[in-house]
Amino acid sequence: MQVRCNGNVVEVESLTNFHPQHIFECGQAFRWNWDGQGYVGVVADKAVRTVWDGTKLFIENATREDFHNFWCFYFDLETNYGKIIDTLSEDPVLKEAVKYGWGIRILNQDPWETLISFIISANNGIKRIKSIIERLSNRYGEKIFYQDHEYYTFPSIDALASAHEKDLRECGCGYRAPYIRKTAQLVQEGQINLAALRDMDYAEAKEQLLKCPGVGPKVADCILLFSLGKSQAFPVDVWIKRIMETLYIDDIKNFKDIREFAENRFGSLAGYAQQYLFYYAREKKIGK
DNA sequence: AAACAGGAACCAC
DNA sequence: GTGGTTCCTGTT
Repeated sequence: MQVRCNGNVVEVESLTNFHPQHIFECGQAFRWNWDGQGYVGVVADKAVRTVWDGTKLFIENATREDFHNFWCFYFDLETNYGKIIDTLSEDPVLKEAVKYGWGIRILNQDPWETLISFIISANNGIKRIKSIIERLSNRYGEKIFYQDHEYYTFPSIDALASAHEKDLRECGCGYRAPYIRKTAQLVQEGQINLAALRDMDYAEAKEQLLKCPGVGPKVADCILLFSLGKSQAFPVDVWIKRIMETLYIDDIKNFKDIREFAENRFGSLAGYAQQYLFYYAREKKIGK
């Protein structure tokens, strides 16, 4: 991997296992949108565009310092996906799934944004999750500009802690509105310390997250996987349940059985396995 | 226009 | 600790 910088565009060469569509459209992140040339996203306090030309990654509106301090970690570029794929491919089912989800990367997103985003994700589809987050950001975030276009940052902890339930409902949050407000208050009061979760082990961090209203086993696993580097997390949603039923286990009693199965079978690579399986299930429309 | 899709809370047992 | 029911809203 080689990095260059021209003006405000960072150019990353010799990247392998990197496919933007699979990274941005697999349900782990909700603020990236295709604009005809690349994916535009609001991350932290900036709007950026990423363009992939098949061999090189361009990150527009970023500096070399930004890359080393932030983007390299965000895109999980230090992780050797070739090795992960080789290991997972020893499992014949995954060997097939890996082909479809080629180029997936598990992002290291902001835990606060990820926490709220996945509370919203409960009982919702990707399209609706995105539009709710968009409305919340427009209402509670800060206005920023990039190339004469206005964007809004993800709302701060304080902004959502003091939001009124009625206003949150107007953004489309539905019955999750009080969960969002109460979770924001827990974080604000320090009853849950998001900054400390990365250094905890998986079980301990999960226990903390489960204290938040609106966070159950699946949502907690998503937060652990997509923002806290817990690669053993295996979020089980209906898609995963369907594909696991189809490919691995005949008689499943509940979601907990699937998590335990995955833990035993995939271990610390469970989260990566889940991503390949999720993508594969959606592409193949398994169970529909 | 009624049915459906999608996780967590909540309440029985 | 497990099983069934309810919560919202956009889509079909």
